Amino acid sequence: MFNRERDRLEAIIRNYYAEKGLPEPDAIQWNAIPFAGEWGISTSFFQLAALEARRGANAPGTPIPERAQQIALEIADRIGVPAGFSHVEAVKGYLNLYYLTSEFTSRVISTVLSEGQDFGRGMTKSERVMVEYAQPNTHHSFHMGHFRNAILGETLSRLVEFAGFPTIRASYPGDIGLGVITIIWMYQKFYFGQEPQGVHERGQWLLKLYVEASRLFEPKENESPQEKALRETYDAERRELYRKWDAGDPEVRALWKMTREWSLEELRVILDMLDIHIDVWFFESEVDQPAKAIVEELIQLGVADDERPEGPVIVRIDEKLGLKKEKYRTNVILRSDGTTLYLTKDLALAKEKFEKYGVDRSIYVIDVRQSLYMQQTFKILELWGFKQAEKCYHLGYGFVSLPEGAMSARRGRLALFKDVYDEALRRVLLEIEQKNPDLAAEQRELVASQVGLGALVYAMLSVDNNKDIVFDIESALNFDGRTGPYIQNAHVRASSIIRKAGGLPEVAPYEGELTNHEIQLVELISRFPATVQQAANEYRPLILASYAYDLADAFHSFYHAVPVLQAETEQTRASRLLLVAAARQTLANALRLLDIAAPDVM
RNA sequence: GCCCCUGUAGCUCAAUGGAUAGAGCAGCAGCCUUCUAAGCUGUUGGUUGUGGGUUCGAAUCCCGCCAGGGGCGCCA
Repeated sequence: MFNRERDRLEAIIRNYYAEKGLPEPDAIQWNAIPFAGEWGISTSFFQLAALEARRGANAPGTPIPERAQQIALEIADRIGVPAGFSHVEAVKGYLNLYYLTSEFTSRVISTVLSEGQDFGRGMTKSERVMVEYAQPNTHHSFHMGHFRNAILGETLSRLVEFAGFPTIRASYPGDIGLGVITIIWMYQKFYFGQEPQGVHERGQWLLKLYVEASRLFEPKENESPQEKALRETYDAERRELYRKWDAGDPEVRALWKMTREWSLEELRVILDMLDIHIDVWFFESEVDQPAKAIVEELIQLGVADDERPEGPVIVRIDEKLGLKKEKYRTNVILRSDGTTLYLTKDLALAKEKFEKYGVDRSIYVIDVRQSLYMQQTFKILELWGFKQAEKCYHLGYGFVSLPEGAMSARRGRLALFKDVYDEALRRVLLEIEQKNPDLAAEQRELVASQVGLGALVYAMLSVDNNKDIVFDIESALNFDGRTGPYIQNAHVRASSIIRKAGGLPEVAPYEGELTNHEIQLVELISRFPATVQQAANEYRPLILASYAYDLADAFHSFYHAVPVLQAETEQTRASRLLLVAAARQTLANALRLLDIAAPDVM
């Protein structure tokens, strides 16, 4: 936020380097002074000293830390105390410049309050980004693994968008495949005409059919010849159904469409609950035909080898790339019966994204287990001559399992999002009953939903992308400490103070000596814009999630230690009220990017 | 066999190659007639899996080893 001061300092430092004939580094690295309650910027001279020593210049034989300290001292002397700073010191090879806190605080607060919801937003950029996430299979129910994916994709989208990039949100449900066909077969054979009432009930019922069907297709131990024959008959029926679907049989397609819609309806309802609004819906079934055309092209180009009818169509990726060691291996892009695969469809989808939607960068938020497939897809695109292949990025994330082990629909070991959500709601309502019994009845449901979701969302975002999550409902629905509700509560407390104050005073210079709590709070607020950029650049919502917690932590400490409404003087009261308003705004902006609601009461 | 990820406090996790490795939970001791106690304050807890290397400086980068997880041609 304070680039002006920085630029001026850098000019002085560079002048000094030039004068002394010191090697000039590409960039001067500034960091925050890492001491609690101190606010300012810092840089060090170890690299410079090391560079100098390597060239054998100036003071030969001086240990690097000592030489760094010499330089720091000389520069401190040269700089003096620039405008806007209270004091400057050279310590252990570091140059520390401390802000005049009241002046900087005034600037931070007026910036936040005038920019409001846009505080922290990056300059608009021209590069258009598409984020693909929310790819659950239809005919299944939305579970906590899908939830992590949806939240990660959504927060990433919000971050990238807020950082200044035009952003398109894309969903890609897997609406066809043998699993889907299996459920339709089950429905047609044993449950034809049935239909449970209720959006979630219907979705979960299809999952039940899948579990039942899986049992029918699993060979039993000591299977009798009759049982085996029956199983094989069923399997033949199922394959025939898939063939019919592929051929466009109207009856099969109608059945498929109806059940598919049941799933999609539930998906839309859940995404709506999560405040996720997808711009573009792609379906696997829709890229099926274009994918086949690409396969033909790849065969013509000699990229793919057609081994039909004995085998499938494959791409020997390493060989085509001229690699000696196996890395991307070989993959099948068309079955011997001419039907497409998951990877094949992704080739067609990539083309559509870039050409139809004009995106410049394409991010895939997909489970890390599909890493190899993603790399293979990108490499085949490259071999095909698709230049934008290098603009495709797979954001992998660790999968969600349960304390009992991996989730498995067939074993009925599944944490369905709707069930977890209902439980969250129940627990938050109990909590409200206990902690805020005065909360108006008509507000309770809404607040409970916001807080429950806040807890669940934060549980997903407080772990880095590449780490697995063992989803334990007890710890996810803990509302104390490093959690969503803790951050929401800071926002609630800030709102409460402003409400009781009956409005905000005019923005004016900050009055009074700042306490350490105030300094720490305002320092964190000032860091928000840079934190947004970093999180967006690194595709890591965790960075913002950690920041939001730190900000809430600083606010809670401030809240406890520093009186606002009861401040000693009217001016101090006014200044602190504005600080509270700035903190509240920054908390709200951070929570919004994290897809967590910022309630005024809880 | 090859490739990828992970290993930090009892547990769950942080830490752009930089100053004293930090939080939460759990444990212990306090704080509600003061702006919401979903909170605050204090405190216990570490050979960063292990052995080398690079560097002025390594949890972080490189190599070996150990342990756990994942992925490797017609599932998605």
